[in-house]
Amino acid sequence: MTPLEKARSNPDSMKARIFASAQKLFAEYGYDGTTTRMIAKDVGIDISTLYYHWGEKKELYLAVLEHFKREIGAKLKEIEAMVRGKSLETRLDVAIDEMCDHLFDRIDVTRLILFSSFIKSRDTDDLGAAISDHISNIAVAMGLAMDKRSITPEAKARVMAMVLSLFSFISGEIFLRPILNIDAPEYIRTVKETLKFILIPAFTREEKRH
Amino acid sequence: MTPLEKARSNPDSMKARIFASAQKLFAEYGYDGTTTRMIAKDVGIDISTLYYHWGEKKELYLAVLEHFKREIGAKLKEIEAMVRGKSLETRLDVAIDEMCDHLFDRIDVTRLILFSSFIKSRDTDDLGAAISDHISNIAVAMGLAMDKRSITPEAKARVMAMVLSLFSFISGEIFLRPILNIDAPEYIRTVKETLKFILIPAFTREEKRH
DNA sequence: TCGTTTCTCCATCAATTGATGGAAGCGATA
DNA sequence: TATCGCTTCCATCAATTGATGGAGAAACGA
Repeated sequence: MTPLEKARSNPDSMKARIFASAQKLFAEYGYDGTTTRMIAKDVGIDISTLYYHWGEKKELYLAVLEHFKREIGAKLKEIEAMVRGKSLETRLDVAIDEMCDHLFDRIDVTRLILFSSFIKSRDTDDLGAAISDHISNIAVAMGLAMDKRSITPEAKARVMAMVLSLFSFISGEIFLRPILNIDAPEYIRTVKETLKFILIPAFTREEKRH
Repeated sequence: MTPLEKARSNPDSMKARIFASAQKLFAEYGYDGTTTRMIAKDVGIDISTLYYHWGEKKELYLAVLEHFKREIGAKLKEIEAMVRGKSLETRLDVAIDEMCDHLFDRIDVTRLILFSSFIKSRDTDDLGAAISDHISNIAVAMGLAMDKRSITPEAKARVMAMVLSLFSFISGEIFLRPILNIDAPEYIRTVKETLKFILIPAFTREEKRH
């Protein structure tokens, strides 16, 4: 159990409350757009209390990224176990449903991850490595490659397209849902349906060719 | 000719040089992550000169968004004229090629648009309206709806999926290309191929059903 | 009750931020 | 040369930023 998990296991602990607010605000306003005073105010504490528990602002930020990385890794393993042996269409169907639900429960962090990946920074190098690894695993699981070490850029790019669509639909909910003019549950339903509409024909057609 | 276009028509003019640097830096570091001093230093001028030509920082930022909006509107009209009367598959093929080239010439601004859309702000309201309008037009052009006023959320969402994939592939180039381990021209080629792989089967299958 | 540890806040710091006023430079015209 | 308008820079401003030291609560065991 990591220190963070220990702190989060008691959601009333000050460290966990700070973590929750930081997660929300970083996602909403970005790293630079979020001040330690904003976080402290959101929790209802003094800024010094925040520094007492977390030290540097960057440390708090990296903790948010790290926690998401752990969760997503666990979720991917869970999905893989669920769909093992099923047809590709079923695997995609289940994976889309599961990942959507998982990420919609974490809209703010999902947005944060997408942004921190795309914005130049030295701190996101290992994030890139982790995501690269997940993409390779998914590519193998989908039969786009024989093993993890011989994956073509084309195959990786196709998995990327899936992940990007998913992340951007969820990250952009604030912006996109008003355009669609539907409520939140309906938005989730529509995103799932749309992703399946886009992705399943592409990948299953490819399968039938071989 | 807008004041900005007039200034940009002479790319050596101070106002245009400031605009170019601002565009680059805003895209790289975000609005809050970019300081007026960074922009001034990039141009090689004093900070006061920047304020003399552009006034508030926010005004400069909005000018960047506005300029992109005009360009993308013109590009969409151009594409529509190119593909009129062609089959849906051809229309998609051409549209993907053209939009990829257009946006890859403006990677930094593309990233900026994606981010400023997804981050909470009062200044991007009209951006949402413009994008909503473009999406409706594309939906009609693709035969997903009969006219602009009767478009289902499902149809809009499917067009959104296209746009999101495109924007995120281009916005994330810095992050994604190292994962694919290919050079820039090859990345462009791969993105085009991947988008066609994902999108064409989905939409042409739908067409054949009707 | 005392002492210790843990926690929280107030006051404050230096650095950086967006922004401005004013002086100096520049070329053109008379 | 003198004057004018346009442009640029230096010096500076108040506000905000991330961060810290120290004073006091609060909790707890001896």
